[in-house]
Amino acid sequence: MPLDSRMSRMLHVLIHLDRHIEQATSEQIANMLGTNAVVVRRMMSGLREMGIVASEKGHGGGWRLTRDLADVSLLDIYMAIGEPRLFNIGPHTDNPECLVEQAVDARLGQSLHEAETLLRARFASITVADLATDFEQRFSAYRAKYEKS
Amino acid sequence: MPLDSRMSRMLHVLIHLDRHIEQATSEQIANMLGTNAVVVRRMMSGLREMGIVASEKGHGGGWRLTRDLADVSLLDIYMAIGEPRLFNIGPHTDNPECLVEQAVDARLGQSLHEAETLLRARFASITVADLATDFEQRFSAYRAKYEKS
DNA sequence: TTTTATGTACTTTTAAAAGTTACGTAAAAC
DNA sequence: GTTTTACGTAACTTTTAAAAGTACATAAAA
Repeated sequence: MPLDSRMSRMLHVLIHLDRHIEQATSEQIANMLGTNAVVVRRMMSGLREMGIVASEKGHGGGWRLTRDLADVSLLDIYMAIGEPRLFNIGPHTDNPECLVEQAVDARLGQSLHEAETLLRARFASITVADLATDFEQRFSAYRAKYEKS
Repeated sequence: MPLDSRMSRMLHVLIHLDRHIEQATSEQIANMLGTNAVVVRRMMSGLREMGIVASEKGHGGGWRLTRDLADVSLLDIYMAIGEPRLFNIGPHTDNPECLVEQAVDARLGQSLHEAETLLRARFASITVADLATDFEQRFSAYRAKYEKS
């Protein structure tokens, strides 16, 4: 699948909190994303632990940003969702007894590691603020096109 | 998951056909792998289409190698299983209407492409013969250790 | 003390992979 | 030529791991 749907959703929420609503409840965010409030809380808790957002209970509660999006990288988001495996193939950590796999892993492990290092570096170099700007431009372009017709 | 279990199974079969039995029926291979003959036929058909193995029907039929394992690369095996996605993240080809994803993809696409190119090159550089040799060494080492105790 | 929110353990759904059954085709044995 | 042994493949079922959803506890403000 996708750009990992959790990652994509988190980006939506962060951009939205930054540009449009300042603070929102899990319920509101869930409606926006077309999902469930518990799903939102679950995915946001990773961001909270990293100090990117804060949540408050009770009346007037909800989620808000606690850090400038220029200081949040895609790598942060990736870590917030629990650093899921980047690759579909690769060493089977729980099957070390298979000698064929051991032989393959020995040859491939280094390459996979290099590829992962490359990707993490790229993640780190992209801030959510960059993406928000990019998004806004696309959105303007889209509206301009839509309104013209 | 794993090194993709299909890939791992195929390697087992190829090494086995090369070193131990020359020819085997789907049923025999299935027993060896602890699976079902239909599953074996399904996965071997990819190799057959690439000219790496041939199958014969009727009495005395079964599967045999038609190419030297020194001429079969891991990339061939990867292609034989249908080139499953290498990455868990990445452009969602069927969701191009999402502007946030478009923004992320625009920034990440090149990096993912580079990482994929790197991995395919490594796959291409590893032959199944290399792996078979490596496997044999591990197997000897394992037996030596096991028989000593 | 009632209402509105989050927090989280537990259950359900769901989508992908694996496995199975059933039946067709081909080739060798008898 | 008919019986047996295999592969070929479509259709179906099972497994299983991730995601979503439910229920209820906790916390804070009205």
